[in-house]
Amino acid sequence: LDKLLVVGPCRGRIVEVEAYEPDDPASHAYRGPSRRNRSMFGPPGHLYVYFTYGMHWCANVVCGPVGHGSAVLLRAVSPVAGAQVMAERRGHPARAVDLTNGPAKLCQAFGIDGQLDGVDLAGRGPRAVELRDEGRTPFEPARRSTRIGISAGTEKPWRWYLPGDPYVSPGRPSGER
DNA sequence: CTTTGGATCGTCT
DNA sequence: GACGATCCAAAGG
Repeated sequence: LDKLLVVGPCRGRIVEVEAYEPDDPASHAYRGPSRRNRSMFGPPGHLYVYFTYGMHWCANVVCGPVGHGSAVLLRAVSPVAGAQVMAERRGHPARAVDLTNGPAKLCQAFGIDGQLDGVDLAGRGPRAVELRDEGRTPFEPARRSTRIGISAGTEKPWRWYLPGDPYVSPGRPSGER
């Protein structure tokens, strides 16, 4: 959270994330490794990109050691550079926030898809996806809540976000207003 | 602003 | 064969 995501010309500050653990019924890792989730069980600091609802890509940062299967879903980003490219890819939405205020939206805006599944976040080159620490201190401390869009593990308060940021996704966890 | 239903297909059962 | 770690447009208030 609050790190800079860099993919080609696109840069954005991560303003909302969710954690997923291997013993967590909401996690893709819950039933062990499979073809789809294999990069979740790979080395930390790499990307786990998955396809869902027949049309959307979502991106995670793998966090645990090899074989562990934990990751952090990137749910929203606040654009810092490359908004023009993002708008192009997103079909020029009426409101600026719709560029990147959701896990599938930010992937589309940043051009993240299955080709980037498993890439090293410390890597360089044309296929590089970078996570940078700007050494920034948030204006307000992060807040947490339950997670969005899941049907199991709904009680776990594993969603973190920067309160007040306009790019935090519109989906609402149960129990929060 | 909120609610509702459709889109669309890979994955695992 | 059922179901998504989602998004969008349309309709109603």
